[in-house]
Amino acid sequence: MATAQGRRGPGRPPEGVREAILETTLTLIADVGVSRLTTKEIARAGGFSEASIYYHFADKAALLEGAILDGVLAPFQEFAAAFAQRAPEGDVEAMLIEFTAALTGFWEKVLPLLSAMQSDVDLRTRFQQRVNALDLGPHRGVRLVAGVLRNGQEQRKIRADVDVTAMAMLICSACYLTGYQRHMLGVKARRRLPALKPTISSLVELLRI
Amino acid sequence: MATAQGRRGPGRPPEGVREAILETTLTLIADVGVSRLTTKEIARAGGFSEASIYYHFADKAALLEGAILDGVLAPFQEFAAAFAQRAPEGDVEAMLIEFTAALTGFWEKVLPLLSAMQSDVDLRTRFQQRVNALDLGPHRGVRLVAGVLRNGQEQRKIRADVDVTAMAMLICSACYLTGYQRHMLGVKARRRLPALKPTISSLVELLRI
DNA sequence: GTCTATATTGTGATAGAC
DNA sequence: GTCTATCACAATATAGAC
Repeated sequence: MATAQGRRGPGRPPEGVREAILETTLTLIADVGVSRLTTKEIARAGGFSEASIYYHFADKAALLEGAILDGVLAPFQEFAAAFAQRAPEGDVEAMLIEFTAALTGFWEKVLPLLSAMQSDVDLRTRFQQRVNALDLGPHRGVRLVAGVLRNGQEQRKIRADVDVTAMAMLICSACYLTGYQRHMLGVKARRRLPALKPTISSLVELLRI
Repeated sequence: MATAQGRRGPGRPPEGVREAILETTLTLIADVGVSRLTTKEIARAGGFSEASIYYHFADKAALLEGAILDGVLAPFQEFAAAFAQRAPEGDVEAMLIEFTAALTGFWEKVLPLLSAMQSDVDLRTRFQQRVNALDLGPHRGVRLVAGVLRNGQEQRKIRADVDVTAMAMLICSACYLTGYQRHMLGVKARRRLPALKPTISSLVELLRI
């Protein structure tokens, strides 16, 4: 029993409880919102005890911080780093379509968590400092997209007189708003915002030589 | 005493308590976050009793809904309606700069409240339905900005081949992301996103005939 | 319509056995 | 490292006087 691994549910073995706690926390925030994200409920849903939560995390704030940093920010950073490596080799528009889709998905996942962080002012402040210290934040996406566009300029595919930073800002913003709409108004809700892909394509069309 | 009006603070007269409750609620959400937005704290900060809250609002959810709809959405709608009236008469870029500044400020104000709405799944659902029923949402801004651009096309100031809806989407998105950064990472935080105004100007430059 | 006082439930966190 | 059991307190909401 103690050597089993990968099992799920109430019969989960004692190992990997920390990971299970993080995972359950992420799920519950999305499902019921932070105001019902109680330590009791996390423990019940994940099949471990409340006390285990307090063994692995100093308090509820540390749990939330762990969930957002380890569970969402870090994975996306890995993707972005890999993307930046291979970006110069691809077609500008195709690369932008790929990245914006990923960025939109990222926002959709992370926004409920960020909302949760804002539920308390201490939590918010702590998280702001952490994000600032790690140099995370929306500007990272802008920088990356600007790099893709600049590369397009060097390949004579994008007009040289274009302000790539401004365009990158617009592109990343659109991802954010799209992710926000999905998260806030529901994916099922009749989509009232212009779709992301044609929007990006329209802009790229303007930027082409 | 019963006839006094407009006074503030602990000595506030019995009238206008409903308004005072809404106002105090808005302030507290921004200041301490929704998780510390307790009925006790609202009552203490506003100088009225907890019971008065429950006299004017069915429950805490109704209070939040009232605060966001009456306190922020309605005022911005009024501004947007007035703006739409006079928009055709002005210069396209100037009009866009004005509107985007207002829209950014709106987002900055409303985002903490929207975060609060998401703290609970019932609240979130109820609010989604309400917003859908009133046809509110980010697409309204997009429609308005698209109108300004279309007007520019008719005046031969904006290229006729431009997809105005896509451009409006990009413009409104930038307002959102800017408002978000201010709200989430703090206004004081070294600004790492491109500033809004030059970004809009860069885009308009591309769209000009 | 507003108050004071209170009922009731749920929360975060801990103690101590194993 | 995980559990069961429990504490101390804070939360929403209501009762009833004025």
